[in-house]
Amino acid sequence: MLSAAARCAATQRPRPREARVPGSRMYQVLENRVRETLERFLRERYGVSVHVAISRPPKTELGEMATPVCFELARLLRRPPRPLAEEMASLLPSIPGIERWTVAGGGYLNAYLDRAAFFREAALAETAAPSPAPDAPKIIVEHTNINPNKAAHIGHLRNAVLGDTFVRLLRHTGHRVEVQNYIDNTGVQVADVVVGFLHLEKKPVEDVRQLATQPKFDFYCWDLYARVTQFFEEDPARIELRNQALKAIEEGHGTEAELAELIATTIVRCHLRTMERLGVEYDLLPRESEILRLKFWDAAFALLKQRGAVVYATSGKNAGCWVMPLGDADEPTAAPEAKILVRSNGTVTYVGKDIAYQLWKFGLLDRDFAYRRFHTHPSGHTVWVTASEAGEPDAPCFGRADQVFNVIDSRQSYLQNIVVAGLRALGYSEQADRSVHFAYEMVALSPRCAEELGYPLSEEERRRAYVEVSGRRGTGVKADDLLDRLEARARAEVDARHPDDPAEERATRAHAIAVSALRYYLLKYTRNTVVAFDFKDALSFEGETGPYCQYAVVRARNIFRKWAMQQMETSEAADGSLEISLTPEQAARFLAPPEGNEFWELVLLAGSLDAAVHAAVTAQEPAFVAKYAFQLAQAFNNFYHRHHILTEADATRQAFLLMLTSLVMQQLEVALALLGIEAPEKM
RNA sequence: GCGCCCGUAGCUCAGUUGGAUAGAGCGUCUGGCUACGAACCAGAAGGCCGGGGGUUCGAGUCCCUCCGGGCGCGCCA
Repeated sequence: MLSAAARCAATQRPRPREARVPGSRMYQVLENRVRETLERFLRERYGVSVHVAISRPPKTELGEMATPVCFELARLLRRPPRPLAEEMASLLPSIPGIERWTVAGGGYLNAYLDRAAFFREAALAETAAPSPAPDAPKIIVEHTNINPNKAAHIGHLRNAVLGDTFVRLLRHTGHRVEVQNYIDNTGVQVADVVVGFLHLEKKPVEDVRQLATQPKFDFYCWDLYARVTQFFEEDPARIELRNQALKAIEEGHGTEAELAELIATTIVRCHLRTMERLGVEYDLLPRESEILRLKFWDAAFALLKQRGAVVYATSGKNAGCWVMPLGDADEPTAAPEAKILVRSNGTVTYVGKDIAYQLWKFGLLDRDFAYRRFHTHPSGHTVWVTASEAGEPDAPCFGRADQVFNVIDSRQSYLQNIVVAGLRALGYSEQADRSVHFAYEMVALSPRCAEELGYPLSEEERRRAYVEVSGRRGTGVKADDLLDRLEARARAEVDARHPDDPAEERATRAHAIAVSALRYYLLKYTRNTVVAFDFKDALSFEGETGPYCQYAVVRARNIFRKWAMQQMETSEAADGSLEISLTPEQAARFLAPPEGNEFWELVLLAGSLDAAVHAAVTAQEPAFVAKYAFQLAQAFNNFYHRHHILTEADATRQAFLLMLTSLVMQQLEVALALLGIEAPEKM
């Protein structure tokens, strides 16, 4: 049997492979095929090497793919674009899936797809994600990272939902992903709550231990943390209590350390429970306490000194500190900037520890954690936690990634840049290039929402688009409170529609609806948009929302349920075989223009999920998939109103409509699953 | 002062590496439930894409500049 280290070493690969698209034969695959063919053709016939951009024409009458490449070609070859396009259209080799080429406008080259073939292949396409090889390059996604000293709020939810959705997208496209949720269990924020229990509430450890068994310990600490902030403000000398606590916690001794461990671990469990409500799961919880105990920083520090990436400042404002010089070395006139990694009192800054952690993620630090089982998610998946000793022998191999995504809000981009600069200064430029700050803007409150919550606003704040929240002041919307409100609202809607269904089922559906409303709300904004949280928008189930998308799936399912019942009653066979039969020629007839354009547009959209996913992964923008899901749901709802399937007299036409519905339903279910949304059977 | 981000319909936001007539939701107004569930659909009104220059066949998108707003820039995390 191999040792853990040897097993890990065996899975190391020098380079990651290109991102793959799952085994669908849909739009994205066709587009790639067309691009490659055109680029090869241009090279061979005209001797030019250009990137061929492919877009969608404004109307289906103009085809499904268009390229303006002839405009660029015109300049290179000094020939007018339109005749060039005509020449290309007549000379291009045939491409499977493409029926014909035309020239449009001043020189657009447009492709028309083989509609029936596309429909057939989309309907047959594999929707399950391919599972990556166990030795495939690994991507680490770090997200959530909530300080374990208070309840999670909506800002944390945006982080977790973005991270979790990106993980789903990566796994769907065949990547091996490890999800880490970093726990800063020895930091200032935990120390503050320790001070609160010891010096403000003057509670003995046993009392806190008792409190920690209560269900909403994280809510209790939320309030206590705000009170501690005030406690410090009343008498600044009390900051010394924090410093004492921090020191004891870092060194791991005394009542403070015992309390810190109790508080942090209890609250981490609260956070896991909150995130589980949203379907978010993790692989590993790396903790700062182990980074300290196992002296990761010492190892990183040795490397930094050895490579000359840090220097000891003997004079100036940083005298006595170890600093990392920043700025352009080729620009000697630039002001010498430096980031302090080791303070003059010998303690390490946050950035320093983060550099060590980032090095470990890439397997560049000559040490590793021990690991223990911490928790089992409802799916059965195990969450591991780091340990400094006595790890469990069957722990998986963590770390050693080929690429790392850190999901952290954009206010921390300066520090993230320093971490990357650290890697670069050590000579790990490839790993620096593969360190991605997956940044997103904060969640603030709309002024109306802040006032609803009872926070006093100044005249100036009232006029703003949004106001920031502060965990330190105890302002903000707690994740569990919001989820409770969403579930109650969804439950009221479900109860009104299905009063006779079992209560347990109604609760399950209300939960699914609440989750979809929340996740969609947090995902529909692109990452660099500040979300001005508002209850009216977040609690809405109409328009561009998660429940709207779910509703389209529920409608499709209802059709199939009722159709199956009809078949059972009327069919002489009644053997349970509910095959829909349709020949390719029949499908082609229903899809043919102009009457078939309406159906074809729906087929094309349903078959474009892979393109939406590809774009989302490439741009690192989960919102693209949210937009896609909504568009598909919208297109289906329109179709649903125009064509009544169950009363369709023409059996062939009904078969076609059913197949189309099936295709849309399947694609929409996959799209929603990627967003972490499940459609209930009824709603 | 320096760095990053934003400015698109009344409001909230989309707009792939520059491509054809700038889109959606909400709100407003109008119409549609004895048809697969109206958490829905259809229609209308609503835009000098912050201003001004530039790059080119073509700019909401790229460059410069100005205006307005946000967030960072600590021997905190």
